[in-house]
Amino acid sequence: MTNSKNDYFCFVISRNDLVTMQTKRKYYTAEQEKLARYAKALSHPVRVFVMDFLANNLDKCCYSGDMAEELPIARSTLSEHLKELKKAGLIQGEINPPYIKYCINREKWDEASKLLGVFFDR
Amino acid sequence: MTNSKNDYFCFVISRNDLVTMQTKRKYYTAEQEKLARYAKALSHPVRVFVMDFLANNLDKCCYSGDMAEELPIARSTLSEHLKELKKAGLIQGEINPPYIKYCINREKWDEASKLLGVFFDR
DNA sequence: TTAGTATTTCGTCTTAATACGAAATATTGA
DNA sequence: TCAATATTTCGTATTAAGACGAAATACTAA
Repeated sequence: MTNSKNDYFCFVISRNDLVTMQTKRKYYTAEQEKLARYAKALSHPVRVFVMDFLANNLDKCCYSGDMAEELPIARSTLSEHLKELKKAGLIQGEINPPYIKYCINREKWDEASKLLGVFFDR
Repeated sequence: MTNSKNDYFCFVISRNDLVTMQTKRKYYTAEQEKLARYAKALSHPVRVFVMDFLANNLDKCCYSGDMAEELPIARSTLSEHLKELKKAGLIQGEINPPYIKYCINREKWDEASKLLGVFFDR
């Protein structure tokens, strides 16, 4: 019997293991993945601007419109950037229609800060 | 005379000002842009892995192949990620054919560290 | 000079990001 | 109830990112 790429095999496997096999093996740590996610959230100047804006403003919260006035981009575009930051957890929006008040999510902000601090501090 | 979007105008303008007008107006600061660039460089887990790898290894430098062995991705893909990190300035490659020894670019690393430190420290 | 080696570049494909305007949403105040 | 308002979602388009294998590169050692 020869070995060939066209040989057939039969075996039993759990659904979970099958999913694991089919899914790309994870070769990086959870920390590395988390850091990459925070970095991605901050990988666009508009989003850095927004975080700066929220961090600097008096009451540390503000409306989408306040930021829209400072930026020469469509309001819908800003909205998508806000969505990205929300997805990453860095901000949260308190709905107060027709306004939405955005704030920094302190918990996640601190987590990102710590992760990056440890990463760079060596 | 009426105002219409189809009115014509004639004016003199320097080449520099023309370029400025044609280019998108910059509404974020140089610092914000720089931070976004570093963040983008770190926005993929493979690139975070690479920086960790370089920072942890004994002599603090290593070959592309050393990292390729740890990662289940094509060597050409790793090479593109290394190119991204080089473009951002975070690493530098000392050519020593057929090997290329990669090291962290301390100067840029420290700059990124400081930028992010200031950004998060509030 | 030639073969071997580590790495990169190139061509190609697929998916994700970014941007806009129009339309939808959800509330307040008339 | 209806209009006004701030914001988001949707549809669509364009550009960028990420992945791979094949081929190119540039050097060493035979």
